[in-house]
Amino acid sequence: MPAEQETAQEALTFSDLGLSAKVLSAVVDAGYTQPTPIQAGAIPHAIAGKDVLGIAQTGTGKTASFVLPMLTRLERGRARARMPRTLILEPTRELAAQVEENFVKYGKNHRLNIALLIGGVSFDEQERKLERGADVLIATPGRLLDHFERGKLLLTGVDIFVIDEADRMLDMGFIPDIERICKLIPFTRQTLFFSATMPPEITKLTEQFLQAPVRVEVARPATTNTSITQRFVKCGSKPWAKRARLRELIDAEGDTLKNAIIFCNRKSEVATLFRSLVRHEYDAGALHGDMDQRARMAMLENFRKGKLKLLVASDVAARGLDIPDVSHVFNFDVPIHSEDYVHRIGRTGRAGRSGEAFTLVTKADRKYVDAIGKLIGQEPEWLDGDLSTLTHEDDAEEKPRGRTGRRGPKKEASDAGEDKGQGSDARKGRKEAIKAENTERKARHDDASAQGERRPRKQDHRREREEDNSIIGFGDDVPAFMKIGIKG
DNA sequence: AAAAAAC
Repeated sequence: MPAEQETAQEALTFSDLGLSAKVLSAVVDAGYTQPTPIQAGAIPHAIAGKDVLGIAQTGTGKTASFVLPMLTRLERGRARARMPRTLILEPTRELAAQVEENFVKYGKNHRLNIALLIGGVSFDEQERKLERGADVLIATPGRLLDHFERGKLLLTGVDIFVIDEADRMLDMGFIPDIERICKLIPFTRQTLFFSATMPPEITKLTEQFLQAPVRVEVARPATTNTSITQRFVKCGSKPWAKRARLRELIDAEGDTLKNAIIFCNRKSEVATLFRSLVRHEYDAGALHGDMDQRARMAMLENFRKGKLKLLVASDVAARGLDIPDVSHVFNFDVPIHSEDYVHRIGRTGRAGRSGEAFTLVTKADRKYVDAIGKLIGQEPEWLDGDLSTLTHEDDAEEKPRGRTGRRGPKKEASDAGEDKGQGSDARKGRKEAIKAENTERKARHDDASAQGERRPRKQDHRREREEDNSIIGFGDDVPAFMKIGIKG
């Protein structure tokens, strides 16, 4: 980007973009004065009613670049029953909820009906909101079509249509759904289309559904010159070895570790690692797509609020989640697709802060690490020697005796008295999560063995199997945050 | 080798 353009953007403030007074005041109250490049580029065109093709990663201020102009444009007119005025499609439930939060935050001076249509929660409240007339409809594709097929929804009144994270929608096989939804919305609508990358399938979609779009492209947040320190850590391939290595890393970071997201490649691994960490008395929660939606929301909320220190997650948390203050990211598994690595570590080092990223690497991961090195354009920095320095002991078949082994049920943590207020909430949250995990496992009992979640068999007893019984001790108490349900 | 998303 030429230097003069950069200075021009630097001088720009939100008041230069043509936003309404109500929106502007909410933006100021939120503490923002200068728009990011994607906001500066997209907002004036979006307000002018033009189609926008925004090529931007998450973390570039993309969400506000469509929320703010939409709010401005929504000030004229009213919603009719079952005929939402705008529609925003998001690939995951958490992202949809996050966009809703943005509309609440920046729309605080407006009186708008916002409806969030996502799976995993009851239809009733969603239907009521549609019935009342939604100014803003935020949805994941499946639940949106479900409502449509039930006749609860007409898309013929949609004036502004937003497709967010289009390339991720592609990855997730949503394109047929998107095409179908597009055809239900009047041709005269305004379309705002966002994607981090432009593979051919996405280009085709934009040619099909956008009219003379203004293309706004911002550089992807660089992976090499950010404030994220990236380290790779050699590790034995046995699951217990990886878990032990992870605990060592966490312990070694001490107080510099404020909170962390720990990524696993599989949901089953998320569940196992989560239970293991809790059993070792770490303040941990879990987040993956097979969990009960309430537990997902509660976990994320607690992590955001700092009530939970470690969040073990699948790639559902890799992209887009806006948690400004994550000090560490651990890759318990090396991501198979190197772009996912960039997304994962991008959860730390946000909002001008510094971040630490550690990736556990086993022998089998060599080629994925090579691919990551290529993508980030730098040689992986190893914490204590690369894979060639793995000792035979590191990859031993048996768990060393007496190190982490523990016989019998562990007694309930004796920290009840020393808890400082908020800790107790966090502990309840953890218990609820375990409960959610257990219900889920019960439900999937039949195929559980395929996922390695089977109860320990007699001959397995030497392996580190997580003994759930030792840590389940629920009362009837339900923490307040669990009762809140889905806000709308 | 996976994850995500509708019931």
